[in-house]
Amino acid sequence: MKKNAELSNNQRLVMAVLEREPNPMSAYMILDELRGSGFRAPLQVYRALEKLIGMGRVHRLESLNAFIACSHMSCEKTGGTAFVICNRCEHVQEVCDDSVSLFLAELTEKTKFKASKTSIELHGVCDACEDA
Amino acid sequence: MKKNAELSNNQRLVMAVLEREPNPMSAYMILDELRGSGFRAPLQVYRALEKLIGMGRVHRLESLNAFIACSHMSCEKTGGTAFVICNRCEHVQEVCDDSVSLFLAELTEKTKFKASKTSIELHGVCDACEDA
DNA sequence: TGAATTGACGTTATGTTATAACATGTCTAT
DNA sequence: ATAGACATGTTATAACATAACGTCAATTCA
Repeated sequence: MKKNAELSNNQRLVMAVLEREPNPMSAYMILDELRGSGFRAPLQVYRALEKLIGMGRVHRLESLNAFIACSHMSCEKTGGTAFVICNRCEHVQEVCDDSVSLFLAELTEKTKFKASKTSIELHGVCDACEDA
Repeated sequence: MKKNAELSNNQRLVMAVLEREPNPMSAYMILDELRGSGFRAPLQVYRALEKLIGMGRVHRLESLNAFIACSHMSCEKTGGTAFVICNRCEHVQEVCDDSVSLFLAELTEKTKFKASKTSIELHGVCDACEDA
């Protein structure tokens, strides 16, 4: 999968919706946003998402069945990303540093495992919501 | 949620199915196993699962929409669990040691976050399948 | 004791998320 | 020009999950 290819029409539309919206969106929320642009079926969204995820421009949040634009200008360069998801405000912090890739490296070594995909997601309450 | 309560009838049936099956099962697979025992609707399964998860006796694998019996005699004592899931044989290793809880502790401190639920799931190929 | 609460259970219907299968169009390299 | 790759459009359906309602049995505590 190429990482920085030009986007197709549908891919561009889906990407634009995700970039406008700071919080995670379900595929069906994206679909509704794009009905005005001619989208009619879930597959149009899912197909675009699949490509965008492959390019590292969008992440899928497994615990929410939702999608969010990568906040790192495509963070695929590193070993992995952790998502810290506030249950109150829905805000997602994307953590993508050495501590994450080191942890994953240790874990795969310990378990003798070749990982091709990882998902680290924390749910709870963020600092801002806790204070409020 | 009590951790070691007696199980209700339905909870016991669902637990028994999960304990027989080493690999993750979807709620509907569990339902099908239990039709002979009088189960008729998904809610019967989901309600039992919810309690069992609360007790720490079952884990939900977010990336699979599936469920698996805890392999640690209820591992809720520790800070978190990582699941290492082979895409070939479907076998799941449950890792639940200090490295996991330390990683999570660092991460929540760094992000000033109060985590109430965590999900760490790796997909790839396990050692046995790699050799084969 | 008996009214109130709680929690498990059953059932129907519905909501939400995701993919299968098939047809068409469009670009590009040879 | 034609084969291949990829994007698209459409209909139907599969797979996962919960809402809303009602029933029942056990517990508690006034």
